[in-house]
Formats: sequence, C-alpha cells, structure tokens
Amino acid sequence: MTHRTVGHPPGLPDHDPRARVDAPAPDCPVEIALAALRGRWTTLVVRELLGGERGYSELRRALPRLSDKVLSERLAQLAEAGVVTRVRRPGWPPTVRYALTPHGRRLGPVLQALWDWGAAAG
Amino acid sequence: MTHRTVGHPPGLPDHDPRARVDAPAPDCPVEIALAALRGRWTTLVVRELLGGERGYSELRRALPRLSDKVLSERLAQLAEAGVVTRVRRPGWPPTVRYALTPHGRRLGPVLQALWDWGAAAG
DNA sequence: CTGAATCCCTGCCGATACTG
DNA sequence: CAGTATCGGCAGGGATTCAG
Repeated sequence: MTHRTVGHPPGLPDHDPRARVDAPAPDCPVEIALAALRGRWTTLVVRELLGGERGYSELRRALPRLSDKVLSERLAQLAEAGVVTRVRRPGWPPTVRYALTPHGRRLGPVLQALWDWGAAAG
Repeated sequence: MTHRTVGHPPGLPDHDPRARVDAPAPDCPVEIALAALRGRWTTLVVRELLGGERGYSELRRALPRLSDKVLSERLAQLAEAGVVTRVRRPGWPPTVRYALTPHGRRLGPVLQALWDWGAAAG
C-alpha cells in the first residue's frame, strides 16, 4: 500500500504520487519492501546471507526444516526482488553461490528497525 | 524468525536468546513486527491512524474498497498487537474512536525504513 | 549437487447478509 | 453506527518425487 508517515519528522514529500492512495498498490515502496520479505522463512534466508555468501546446501544445513521447494521459491523471489544474486560455478559437481546484492545488504537496517520495534515492550 | 544482523554496525548483542534459531519462531522480534503488519490493508490502516484518531466510518470512507469484515479483522489484529486502542463513547448513536498507542506511533520509523528501501532503485 | 514438478491441505480475503 | 456470520475462491506452504 502507499504511505505517508504523516506527522513524523522528517517525513517524505507529499508530492510522491505513490502516496495518498486508498487501496493496496503494488508500486508503493512499502508494498515493495513487504513483498520482498513476504512469506515464511524469507527473513531467515536473508539473515543467513547477511553473514556472507552461501551455497544451496549450506543454506539447507543452516535451516534444516526448510524444504527444497520453499528454499527454491524464496531464492527465486529474492532474486526477482533484486536482493540476491545467483552465480553458477562451472565444473563438477555443479555448485551455486548465493550472495546479497548491495540493495539486499541495505535490508540490514530494515530488519534492524523491525527487530527494534518487535523487541520493545508492547 | 529470529535474526542477527550480522556484520551491520552497531548490531544487536548476540546473547539475545531470540537470535540464532534455525526456524521461524513467533517470539522473534522480527516475526512479531511482521505479524503486526501482516495482511492486506494493514499498513494503510496504520498510515491513516498516523494522521490522528479516527472513527470506524472515517476509516471506511478513507479506504472505500476495504470491506467491513477485513477492517474489523485488522483493527482487532492491531489492537491485539498493542498498536491501536479502541474507545467506545457512550450515547447515541454509538461511536468508537481508534487511535495509535505510543507503541503504535513508533511504527512510523519502521514504515519509513520500509518506504526508503522500497523506493531505492533495485 | 541443485533444483523443478506435483499433490494436497490450510488459511486468507472478498462478497453478501444480518445484528445490537 | 459499528460491527459479526457465513460461504467460496485462491494462493501459500509442506512432503514427496523427478530431473539436469
């Protein structure tokens, strides 16, 4: 959805056309960000990659209860969102490395903000 | 899920027991925050309330395509999460006012962080 | 080793109708 | 005015199986 954080300094310019909508809009930046993080396991995969480049089976070992299907889905989703890059290495056995893009690394502060809010007493 | 924003200054203490899990955990602060914002329309309702106290029908007018059912669900969900308070006013016709709690108002920076990330070029 | 395809089940959301 | 009850469609996620 589209947002203006009204009354919250500094606040974004109200001239942004993606603001002031009355329904969920896929081009709203907040929607884009939440879409990138959407789905079970997604943030755990990102957290793992914040620790550095990983291979497919390394991710599987780090998250043993995550199924192949969902891991594939998440990696595809995150690649689509421009968060991770996928690099096939030639040779045998075939190996693939996953790493955060610069944009993906900028999710660090976002996850921190979410953590801080969730950690504060309700 | 539980997160440690590894490699991102300042970073949280790694002693937090809610970190370093290998599966989605409901008590992880990031999970808590995402759960509060989960579901369609949720952030739009919050954004509306960031502009100040609102009544039920004011919210309906601001978000005309949001059904009664989902609006009720969202307000209940946000109240459960400690984000909004619900105040019935005596008299006729019955009126109810919804407002953000202090905790809810702290979602401003969180939504800002999400906006900023989503607005940055991928 | 690194995935994609399939099956099934569950939970979310929207529409409609009804109540205090 | 401020909701709740009910139903149906669809997408998400887990287990298993198959493929490059």
